[in-house]
This record gives sequence, C-alpha cells and structure tokens, in this order.
Amino acid sequence: MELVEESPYRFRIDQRDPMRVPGVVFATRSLLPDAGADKSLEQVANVATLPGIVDASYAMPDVHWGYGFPIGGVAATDVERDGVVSPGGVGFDISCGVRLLAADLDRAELGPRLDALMDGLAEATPRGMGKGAVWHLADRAELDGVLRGGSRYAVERGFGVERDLDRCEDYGAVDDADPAQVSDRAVERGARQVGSLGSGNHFLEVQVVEEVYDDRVAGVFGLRPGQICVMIHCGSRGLGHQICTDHLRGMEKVMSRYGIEVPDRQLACAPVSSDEGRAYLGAMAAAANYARANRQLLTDAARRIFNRQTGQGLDLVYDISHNLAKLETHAVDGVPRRVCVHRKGATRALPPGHEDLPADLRAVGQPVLIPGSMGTGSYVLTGVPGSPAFASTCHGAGRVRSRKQAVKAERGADPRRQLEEQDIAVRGVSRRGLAEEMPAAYKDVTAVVESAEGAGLCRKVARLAPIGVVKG
DNA sequence: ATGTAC
Repeated sequence: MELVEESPYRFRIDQRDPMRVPGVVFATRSLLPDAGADKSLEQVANVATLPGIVDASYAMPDVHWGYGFPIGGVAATDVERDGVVSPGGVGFDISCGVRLLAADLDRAELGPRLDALMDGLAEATPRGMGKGAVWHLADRAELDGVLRGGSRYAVERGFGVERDLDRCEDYGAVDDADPAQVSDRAVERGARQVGSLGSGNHFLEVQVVEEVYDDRVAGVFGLRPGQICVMIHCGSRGLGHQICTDHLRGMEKVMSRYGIEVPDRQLACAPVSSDEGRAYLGAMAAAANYARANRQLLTDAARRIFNRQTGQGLDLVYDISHNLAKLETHAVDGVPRRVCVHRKGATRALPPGHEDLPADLRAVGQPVLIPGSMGTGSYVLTGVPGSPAFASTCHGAGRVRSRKQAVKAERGADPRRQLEEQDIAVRGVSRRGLAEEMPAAYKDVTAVVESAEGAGLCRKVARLAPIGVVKG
C-alpha cells in the first residue's frame, strides 16, 4: 500500500480505480500498522470505494485490522446521493463506548480502603462471557424500554439521576430506534445481559487524575489533579453482535439489486434511504440505546459500592460511544450536506460552540474519553474547531497483537502479578482474559493521543492512571 | 467484540 506523507501526522493513499475518494491516515510512521500482519490500510482503500462516500476514507492513529472497515476508521456517505450505510463500518459491538465518573475524593483520602472498594466493585459488576447482569428484565416491554430509551429509561426506572442525562451523548438515547428490526434471537441474547461488562478489552477501572494539561477545560469537565475517578468501558453485548450479524446477512443478499459492488464481501452495505439501510439504522439505534442503558446500570451499581465504601458519590463526566453510525450535517467542499458518518473505533469530538453540546460544556467542547490498554492509563480530550474527519478522533490504544499472539507472548508470565507490581489492584475472571489484554498487545496510548492531537483532531485535557481494574 | 463455529 503506497502512502504519501502529506504533512506531519498525515499520510495519503492516492485515489485509484475503483476508489471514489482518497484515503487519509493520521499517524506517525512508527504507529502505522505492520503491512505484513495487518491489512487495515488496504481496508482504508476498500472503504473509499463505497457508494456516496465523500471527502476521504479516514484512519485514526490507532488503526488496525477489522471486519470490512478497519478499527479506527471514519467514513461519511452523502445520504441524498445514494450514500450507503455498512454494518462493518460500525462493528459487531454496536455503541461500545466509555463512561467516566468523578468522585469528590483524592487518592490520599481513599487510602487503604482501595482493596475493599475493589472487592465491592468486583462483586457488583457482572462480567465475563455471557454471565449475569444487574437487571433481570420482567418482559419484552421492559426490553423495548431499554431499546427505545437507553440511559433515559434506566434513569426513569431509578438507576441514576436526571443530571446524568445531560452528560450523555444524545442526552442518553437516540430517537430513531426501531425495536421491530431487532430479531427474536438478538432480543433473547440481550434480555439477560442488561447491566454487564462483557469480556475482552472491556473494563471498569478506578483511576487517579495524574496530569491535567488544560486547567480551565478540566475544571469545566469536573476534573482536578489527584482526584479519584471510575471509568467504564463496555458495549451492547450479544444483542449488538446479533444485530450486526443479522443485518450483514440481509444486506449481502440485496446489494446486487441496488447495483452495488464492493471489493470485499465484508463491506456489505445498502443505501441509507433503502428499506435495508433504514432497517439496519433502526436496529443499530436500538443497540446504541441498549449499550447506553448498560453503562447506566453499571454506573448505578458502582455508585452504590462507592458510596458504601467512601461515603462519596460519583458524578458523570461524560458517556460517549466509539462504534456508531450517525446522520449528521457536515460541510463537504464547503456546502452543508446530510451525511451518514461511520465511526468504528473512532470517537466523535465536537468542537467548542457546537449546538449538540449541553450549555455547561458548550464553551469548551465535548469530553472525549480514550481508554488505554489495561494498566497503562487513559486520556480525556476535547474537540477542536475546524478538525478534519467529520469531528472524529482516536478511540484507544489499538491492537498490534492478536489475542492469540498476546496469550502466546505471556506464556510463562503472570499477568496479574505484573499489574500488581505496578500497584494496580486486579479483579479479573481468567488468566487468559488478562493475558489477551496486556499492554504489550497494544500500541502506546500516549503516542496515539499525541498523534491525534498533532493531526489537529483533538486536544489533551487530562491523563488518568489506573489503580484498580475489574475485568471480564 | 461475541453463547471464541451455522
């Protein structure tokens, strides 16, 4: 794959048949994926062939190989010009995302209570493959409430406070969820998992604000140096996975009817305005709401434990997804267009002044939450004016080793002990789960974030260091 | 990511 270095932190893949637009990769040379083991740059070029794509097929500095689209990919299609929506551009874990909670408590004040706090959080956080959930739904009507209402429904049912919703993307729910497009099988899988972490790179961490880069913005976000926070990273579990599977299959069947050809079968798609496109977007929105309710329920559980152990509450800083497609208005060649922005392993980063931000955040921009790899620290960023890539930035460290390779690399090592030696309390489920997520399997999140900042996609606000990790 | 395979 031929890359042209356009400027620091920005490479271009020139447009050539059948690409409709160029590819753009925001990264340093050392962050670029290894072409031998990772086909993500070919995927960037493949995405550039999608009908209706505008501007460019973008990759964030944490780009790596995914299903159809790369993880770390951003692409927008023009809705009124036969633009398509592609489930592979969102990913299997629909609306996987991050929520950050801040306590009015410093590390020193928490003191030796950390261990008891971790025990409580571990006990209160259902996690691991398919196991348990905070909420046992009474019937399909309750699940429909989750699918339509997201965090709003969870708060209505007593799992949170009104203020939480001001600090959620879309105020806790997207409006266009269509539960009728969610299969019985997806419902069956989802009904037992509302309020559960899952496994893989999902986690709940107790963190400390280690460094603040912008006092004013951090202050508006409710963050200060030394402060204790809780970060929750999880998604839509089996429900989102099943929805992605169902709708990929449905689109594969009808693509030829719309005259769509793609260079990779995994890029199955349909026009946004087609029956299949609308059906997927309705189901995807339902999964998006499910993931938000999921994080709201885990928040409620964490708050109860936190209050019991410390007497303190946890204020929501923000909740943001990094696997989602959204209909948004962006300037394309200087003209406002309605586009379907796919962000897969990429985070929306609204600039200061954006009308979709709540009044108290509008002056500083949207909080962007970047979970690091296990044990290495996470970042809080904010959007910047005039950024490229449809107001998007990176989403995390980005894998460089497959899960299998990661386990192999940890052969003979004790992942849990390695974390404890860094003074990080660990509450895991399996050794394998920890081994798969060791930092050696990931890019350096600091290098990723600095590249994203260097490329003009966002600005650093604070860095958080983990002191305790609960994992599936 | 995921009842780690329909």
